[in-house]
Amino acid sequence: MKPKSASLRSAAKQRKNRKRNFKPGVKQTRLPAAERRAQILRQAEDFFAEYGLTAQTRALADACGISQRLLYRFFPNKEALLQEVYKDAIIGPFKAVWLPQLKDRSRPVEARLITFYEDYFANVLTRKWLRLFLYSSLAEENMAPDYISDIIKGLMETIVEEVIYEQKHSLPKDKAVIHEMGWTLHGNISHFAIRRHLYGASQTVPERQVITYHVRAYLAGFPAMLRENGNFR
Amino acid sequence: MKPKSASLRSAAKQRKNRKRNFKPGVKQTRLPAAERRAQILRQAEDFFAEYGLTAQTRALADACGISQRLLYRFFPNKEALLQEVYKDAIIGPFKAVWLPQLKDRSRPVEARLITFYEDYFANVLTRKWLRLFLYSSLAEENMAPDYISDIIKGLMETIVEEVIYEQKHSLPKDKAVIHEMGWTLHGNISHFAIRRHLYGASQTVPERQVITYHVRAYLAGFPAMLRENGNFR
DNA sequence: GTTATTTGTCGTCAATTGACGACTTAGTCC
DNA sequence: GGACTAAGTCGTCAATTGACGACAAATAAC
Repeated sequence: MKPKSASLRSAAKQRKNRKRNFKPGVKQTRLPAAERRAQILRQAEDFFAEYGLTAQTRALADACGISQRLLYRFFPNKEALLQEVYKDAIIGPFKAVWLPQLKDRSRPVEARLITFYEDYFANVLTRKWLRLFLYSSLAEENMAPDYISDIIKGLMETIVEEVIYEQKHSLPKDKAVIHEMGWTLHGNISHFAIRRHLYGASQTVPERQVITYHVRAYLAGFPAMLRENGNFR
Repeated sequence: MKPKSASLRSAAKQRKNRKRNFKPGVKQTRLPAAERRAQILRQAEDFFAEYGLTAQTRALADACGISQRLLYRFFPNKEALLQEVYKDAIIGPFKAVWLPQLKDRSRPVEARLITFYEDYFANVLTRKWLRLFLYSSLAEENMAPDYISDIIKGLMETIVEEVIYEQKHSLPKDKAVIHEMGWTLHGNISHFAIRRHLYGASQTVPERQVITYHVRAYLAGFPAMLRENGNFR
């Protein structure tokens, strides 16, 4: 199978025309190493997000408008390039500000959660991030397995703690249960992003409203999770 | 990059030893066309689910214990094989029984939803199904885009209608809103499956309980979705 | 048994693909 | 302006990969 072969081929053609269709005024200038490397990395992120981690270095070079050989001046091999992409595009978007903000008890939990998830949806759960994350999860080369997982666990714990504090419940002792309770909201919003960005779901309902709506349903449904069987025993 | 090259190579070695390590009593018999085709298809589903749609026909043949050439006796090319895999492994698991069962108002909605999602989780949201579905969604060869989407929409509408009937709310006019409301539960359980099967999340909390728990939180939180801003206007 | 048919493999071809040595060219320094 | 350095390309190699023609062997038909 040649997935997206059409698109890739068109990129190849573009490259052949590169010399011909450049702006006559704009000088085709060489770039200093650092800049070129950064440009390649940015392009690589978009490129592998779009075509998958098995897409070809030649097509990437075409997308960058450079020769394939030049890639190997900045990255020893494809694997190393993919690692960089992973670090920059997957881990990069995570921010340290989140936890303090979520713990700021001067605002109601609902407002804090809505603010947080609007930011998270806009800056992490982008098409690019999701595609790269899923591609590498599927390939499970385990590129950086624990780092993200740890961040998310911390997030889940904080969120559940804050909700439980405001709603005056008591915290389950089992961490796995706490994580699962957090995932009830987090997974829902993540899956919303997957629908939007991957399955091409209808966009008629504005994201801000969907987020609001998931947060509210979560908070209203939270006590039901603690009921009887609610703690999984 | 050579994803899983190690595994693939080991499969290749296995093939070379095939003649040597077969059970002496069991005759290595030829298969009639229909059976062989079915066997290949089954293997192909597991194989492509594991290694992605870009995995190689030679490795698949090895996994089947046959020569690569034989694949082409049953499938004109790789693309056609992938189409069959998609039809059989992705679309196949969907059942027509679901809607009538969900509409059976002699049982409470909570029980109906739990029954349904236990079945759905066990029979659709398997590791194999999820991986194949995600791989083809990412490749977006748009293998069979609308069929599944239509089934899910019908499911979402039924679920929301039943909940609204039991809780005595009134149905929103906008179908997109209804779908989004259904996805609040469906997406959550789908994402739970993704965590379990893809991200290798902790399995300490039993699925049955997590499902129960999502359904309860959903039902308890449902009225909050209809509140004020709840209908997205 | 002999023949015909079906099942299966061998070996190869052309295109692809990651990688890289050898070379060219643009910019810089004096 | 000549020489040096850094940026960039050409062309190629070996391995991979989808595809398939030609042939071998097992089973069925008679």
